[in-house]
Amino acid sequence: MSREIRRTMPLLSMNIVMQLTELSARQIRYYEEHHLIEPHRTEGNRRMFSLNDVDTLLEIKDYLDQGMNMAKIKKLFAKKNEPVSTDERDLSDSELRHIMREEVRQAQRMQKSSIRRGDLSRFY
Amino acid sequence: MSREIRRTMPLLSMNIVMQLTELSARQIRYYEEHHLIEPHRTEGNRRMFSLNDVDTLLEIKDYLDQGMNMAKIKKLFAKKNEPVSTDERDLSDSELRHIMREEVRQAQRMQKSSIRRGDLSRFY
DNA sequence: ATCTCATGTTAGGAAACCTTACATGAGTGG
DNA sequence: CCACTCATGTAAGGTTTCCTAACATGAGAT
Repeated sequence: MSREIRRTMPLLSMNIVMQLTELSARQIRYYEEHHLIEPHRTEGNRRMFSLNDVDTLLEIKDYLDQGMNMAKIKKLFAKKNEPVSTDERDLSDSELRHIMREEVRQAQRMQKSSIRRGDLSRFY
Repeated sequence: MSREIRRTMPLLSMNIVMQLTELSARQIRYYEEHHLIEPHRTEGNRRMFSLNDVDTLLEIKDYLDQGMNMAKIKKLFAKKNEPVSTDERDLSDSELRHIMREEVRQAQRMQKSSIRRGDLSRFY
């Protein structure tokens, strides 16, 4: 629980998130527009990102590399954040299962980013 | 070793280092002047701090709270960074021993900073 | 009573970031 | 093949954050 506080602590500025993720500012802001991340703001309206945000961005990047579009990614994240249902049946339509399969199948191909997904654990 | 890379990675801007340490920008720059830290610089000359830097700053803060002055703190850090001598005798004058005793004695009193020294490990 | 040290404060300028708006190239569907 | 949409690039104009340099100051030591 206190671990969650750490990961959600807004420590990082645009600059270094761009470096860590190799995304452009434009991309990062676009993903925020689509509510995939919601970085903190300083008093002066500057975005401050948490390590969780960086993880999410790396995930988004992977999904886009796989040819997924915003709409699908949004759904995917929506599912993830759903409270765990005791009845599994009602959260998986065939499309979601397909996406999940894609994701698994792709797990080997990820060799491109400066920081591969999951590697962020190096930082905390 | 790769762990050392993490801790020395320049991730943090002035802003958040001020928050994490509860030091003023003036203080942080002053300590840099005295070569107690040497933050990275962006292309545009902005300071970027590592977690190690933050640790060091918290240490400095403690020492100053104890009434130590820059000169002493500098010596202390110099000793710390000295290669470990096989002959212990030549690194400890009575003054250093005194300082160390002070530090231990003080270990209970530290309750003030937003982040107590050592607690930074929460972040990586 | 003066000096030094650690820090505050102010000024002027540069870098980084903000939003908004328009441009564009790659796919997609009619 | 034409029009659309989507993800991203880019430019403009404005604000915030950070920079250095310089001077101010209060507390302790000499």
